[in-house]
Amino acid sequence: MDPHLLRTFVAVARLASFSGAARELGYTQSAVSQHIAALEGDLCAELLTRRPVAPTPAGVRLLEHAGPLLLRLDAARADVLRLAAAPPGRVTVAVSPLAAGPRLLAALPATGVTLRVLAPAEVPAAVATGGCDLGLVDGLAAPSDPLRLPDVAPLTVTGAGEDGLAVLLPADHPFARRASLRLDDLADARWIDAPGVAPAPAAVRTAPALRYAGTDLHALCALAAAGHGLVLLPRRVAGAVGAGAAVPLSEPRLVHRTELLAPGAPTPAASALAARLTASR
Amino acid sequence: MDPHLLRTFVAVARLASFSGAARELGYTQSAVSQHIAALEGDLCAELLTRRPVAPTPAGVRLLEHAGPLLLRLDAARADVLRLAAAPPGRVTVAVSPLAAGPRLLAALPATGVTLRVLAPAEVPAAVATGGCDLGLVDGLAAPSDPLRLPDVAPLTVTGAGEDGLAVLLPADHPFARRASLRLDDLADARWIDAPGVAPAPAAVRTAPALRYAGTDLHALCALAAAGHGLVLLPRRVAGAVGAGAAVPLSEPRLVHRTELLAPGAPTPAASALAARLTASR
DNA sequence: CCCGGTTACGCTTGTCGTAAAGATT
DNA sequence: AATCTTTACGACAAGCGTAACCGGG
Repeated sequence: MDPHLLRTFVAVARLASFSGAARELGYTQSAVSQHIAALEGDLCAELLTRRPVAPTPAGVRLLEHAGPLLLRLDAARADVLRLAAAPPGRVTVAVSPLAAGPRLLAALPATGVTLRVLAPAEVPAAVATGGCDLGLVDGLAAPSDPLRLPDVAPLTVTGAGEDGLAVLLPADHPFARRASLRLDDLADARWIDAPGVAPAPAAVRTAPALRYAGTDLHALCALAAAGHGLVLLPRRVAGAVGAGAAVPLSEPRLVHRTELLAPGAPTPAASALAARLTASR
Repeated sequence: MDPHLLRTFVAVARLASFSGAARELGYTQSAVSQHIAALEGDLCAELLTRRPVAPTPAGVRLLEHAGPLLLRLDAARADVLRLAAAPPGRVTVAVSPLAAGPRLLAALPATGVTLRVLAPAEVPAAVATGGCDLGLVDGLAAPSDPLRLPDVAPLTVTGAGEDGLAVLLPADHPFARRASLRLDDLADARWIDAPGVAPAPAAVRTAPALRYAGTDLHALCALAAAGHGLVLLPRRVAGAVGAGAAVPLSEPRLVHRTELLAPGAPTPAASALAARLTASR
């Protein structure tokens, strides 16, 4: 189970082609074929059907493992390299769209910081693998509970803010004038699934009316205000949206929480910024 | 970052000896030396000091990554192999000491099951790496929240029971006759840290009076009753203990929860048993 | 001087690429 | 027939072991 073999395996599965994976990885088709054969021999199982190229059940299982595995591997290498690398003055911070609240943004120093907006699910990986020096993620959690993040690497997680939740409704929605809502009230409603922007409780993800793949908050709010579906937002954000109506969510007791992520061995510049950000909350 | 190199690295670090690791892994000292040299060259950093052999800061960082990484690797291999392996009728279940409640034990079939008692932290790994076909873990969580388990592999987690918490005190403890306790009341108390048996909230782990490394519940209760420190237990268990006094914990709102763990591809016998166990709750 | 880690060197093994063959649409 | 995977084979590099070397207690 050499990581190289795993890497070619996921490439082949993703591209559904041996030759495509070979091109992407800089191998010959022959080498890719040998990689897959080696894996299959090692695991005593067919991992891919050929023609068409698709993962078998065993291959699907392996794929589920391979992603996190390769991620952790990159994270480990990046983490150790970060210790040795000469620390540059610049810091790049991975932020999910809703994680950058006004207080946090105000605490940023005038220079030397680069912000990279990513989907929440990508932020931990970006920090772990060294693409970014710090991360700000947001998500749903029980009050004063830390966020449940995939543990791609031993990251330092620090709470950086909590807010209530509100549902963003079109202005003419029957519930638009309610003082508060329970999630049960909206059991039959259609939600917009926007994994790149807004958090969604498990119960909501069942049958999204619309899927928005971007990371633009305003676009999402416009969609919601136009009646394409409901969106769950932190109250402060929902209240500031011009269009539509924001109604606080009373049940279940969930909060919108944002966390600061730092790698195990942050650069001096990164830990200075982290201290500044946590002090400002 | 070949896993083989990582494996030798953790062995060398654990044994604090190149030659020792060589013996353990079936290599020559020379090969081990080359492994470490290769890793250090790859990561551009000294990982170990020689004479005495001890990890450098960079080595410590790598060690933190290496464990979970190698675990996941084993888990992946085991998970795929499980699909191919002929499913034997026997099922072995990893259980943490407090996870096996009477209802669950009653639901076990008469034959074909092996129970293996492990520390809670070891159960997910045992299931993931294929040592066991199912797992029952217990731990602390907010009410109706799933347990926070290390994600060594994509395991199926099913709730299998919740109970309140109680503190086990010596019978002559000043609080022994109270109807309920808050954790704050016990801020200055000394606790027994028993990671192999009883869960402990983060706040408690600060300065344990005693550390109990075994997995024997009765031994732990005897220690607590004898005044060596306090222990947190599920109420049903604490109430059934002969010695000492069990006082329910009212704050914070935590519960003792047990979860059933199944690998991504359980054997037929394992999933049959899992169905039986979940039906019985 | 001994114990233990490093370095040198030869051998085996594995891995990749070229090229031919086989299979599928 | 064209495209894509597999197989055969030769070249090269990597990895391990033996053995000599070196540095600290």
